[in-house]
Amino acid sequence: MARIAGVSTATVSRSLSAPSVVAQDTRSRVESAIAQTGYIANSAAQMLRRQEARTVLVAVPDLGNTFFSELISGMEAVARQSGVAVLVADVPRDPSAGKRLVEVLNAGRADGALLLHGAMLPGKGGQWTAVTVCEELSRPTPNTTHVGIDNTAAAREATEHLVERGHRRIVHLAGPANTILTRQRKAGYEVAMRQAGLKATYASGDFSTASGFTAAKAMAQGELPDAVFCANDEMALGLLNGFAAHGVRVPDAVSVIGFDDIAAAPWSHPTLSTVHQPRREMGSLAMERLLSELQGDAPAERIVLPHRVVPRQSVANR
Amino acid sequence: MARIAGVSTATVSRSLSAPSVVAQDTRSRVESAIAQTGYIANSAAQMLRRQEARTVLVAVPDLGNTFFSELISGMEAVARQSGVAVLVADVPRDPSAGKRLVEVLNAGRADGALLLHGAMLPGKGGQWTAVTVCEELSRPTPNTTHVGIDNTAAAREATEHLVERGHRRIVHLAGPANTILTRQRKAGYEVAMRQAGLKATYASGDFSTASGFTAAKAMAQGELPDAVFCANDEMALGLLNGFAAHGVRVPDAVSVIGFDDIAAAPWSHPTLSTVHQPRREMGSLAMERLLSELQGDAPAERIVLPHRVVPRQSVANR
DNA sequence: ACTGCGGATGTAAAGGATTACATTTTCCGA
DNA sequence: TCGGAAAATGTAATCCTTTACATCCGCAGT
Repeated sequence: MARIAGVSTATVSRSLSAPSVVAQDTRSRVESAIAQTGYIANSAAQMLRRQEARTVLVAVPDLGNTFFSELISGMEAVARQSGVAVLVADVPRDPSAGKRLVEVLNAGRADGALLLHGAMLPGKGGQWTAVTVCEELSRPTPNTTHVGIDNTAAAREATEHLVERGHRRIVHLAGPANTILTRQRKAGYEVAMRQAGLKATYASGDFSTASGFTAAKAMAQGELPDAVFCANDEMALGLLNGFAAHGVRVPDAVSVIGFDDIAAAPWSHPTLSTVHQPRREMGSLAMERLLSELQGDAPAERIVLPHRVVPRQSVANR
Repeated sequence: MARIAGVSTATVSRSLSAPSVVAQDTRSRVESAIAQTGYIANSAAQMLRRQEARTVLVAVPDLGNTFFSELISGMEAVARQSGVAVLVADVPRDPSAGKRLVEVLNAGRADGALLLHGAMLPGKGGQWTAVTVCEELSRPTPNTTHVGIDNTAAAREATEHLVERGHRRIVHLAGPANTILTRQRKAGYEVAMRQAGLKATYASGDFSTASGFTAAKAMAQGELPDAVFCANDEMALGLLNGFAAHGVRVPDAVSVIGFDDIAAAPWSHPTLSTVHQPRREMGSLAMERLLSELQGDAPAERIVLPHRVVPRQSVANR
């Protein structure tokens, strides 16, 4: 390659990474040699020499949850623009998972991580940089940046939305117990209920469509509440279908509001009222922050993005 | 690290990669030094020296489509067991995408690729190994392994399922024009219709829930067919909701059958009849094949896995 | 004409793990 | 006790880029 262009490997390297220091005609000779041979620098050698991978690890608790895809796509867009690669790991919510992530970081395969996951921590040392997205770490860690919305406030507003429309017996279909999202959204719900002088009541799910469907069945067979606030949209859609399957009309008999505003929410029947999170922006912002922290600028920070209650058909006026 | 254990780096390397050639007590000294320091081999150096990345690239056309998540999870499970990392790239169906993949491969960042994508080809040379999954390459390439089901036969059976139950005016809600999946499923539908002496009729979608919803609206406002065969489940679910929104009862007024059997299919209302693909097995098998082809064994092959029509509530007897 | 400087390029030393080959140690049998 | 094979370990080259430093060239200033 260098021989074809008649220059040293150093010059090839320079014409790729700092074209301005190479003389015009030398550079063009190098360029044509590259075009001719299809040369691409070996990334292992680059990583080794530079001591950085120019790669970011994105840890997702569940790739199957459509909420994440747009987040990831926002991340990728930013990364690509900065010439940084993205390593996506589907990391189930189990304890051994954190260890695997740490290994990836310590092996130098990635320079930092984006965690869509409150469960696993940077371990003890935490020498590398991580940014948490949506779901903060369970123990607050002051020197880790977080990007997300105010889940508690959003949950409160969703509940208030129901209260304002005349609903009284409002059930919260909560998420799995081990995540902080569940706690925050539950807390917001409780605040709103207390303020309205209403009694908090719970059903439990695991963020899956199936668990929403099942919850609907239980409610349809017992006493129906006025409304249900679901901790995420997948469950809300399951609930909608479950109610339909048991002849319970939404929103006539019961109102439903979700959380996330996933792509399918406007296309359900009835269309799903929910809380919108700016997914794409969260993704791109989180990546931008991580990249600048890796560069050394930017101190750790807690970034709160705006959310918004989106009224659709699944909530009625009583 | 090597100094703490009092041995050379060569011995450390050997006790990790070939423990049997290292003496018992030396090995245990090395092991305790590793435990003490938390040493993890630098992967860039390993890649460089070994001339392989022990990494596989998985190219997905759309991470948002839940059909892929279980596939990927099957792939990851196999890869992890073999100590191979997985690089997931969300590669939209655009022409420039292929180039980026080739770069990753040529830079030595990955040894081979799993393509869930018929669109982009291994380029001209094709010196590295790729396995296509579900969606075969548009131009048949004899020396590339493919893992998938027989889409044409499956589509034919889905259509026959409708015919057998007395439906006559059966519309096919097709996928986007540029993918081979669309062509194959359309072809299967056509065969079944021709054999039954029925006239093929089409609606067009793009695999998204939204396009299914929209299609339902159009049908509800025109003349309703007896049944609709959707090219995938996301559209079928959108169609179900769209019909519900327009007061069209499924399956009483019109039957619907989908394709893929995604996780949400059993939890819709009515529950969705569809064609099941063994996603997890497809993923793990594809990964196994790719890995053994990378090892040099295993010739290229076309592997067809069994599919199965799953009758649920969305198809009625007429 | 010589010094000095800036611009362009080459030289060679990292970077960390692997592995062929060399060396040392161990152990057995004669 | 010694030779020699086998076992264990060390030495050093290698993988490919990057980059500090050395070199070389031409040109301007004195």
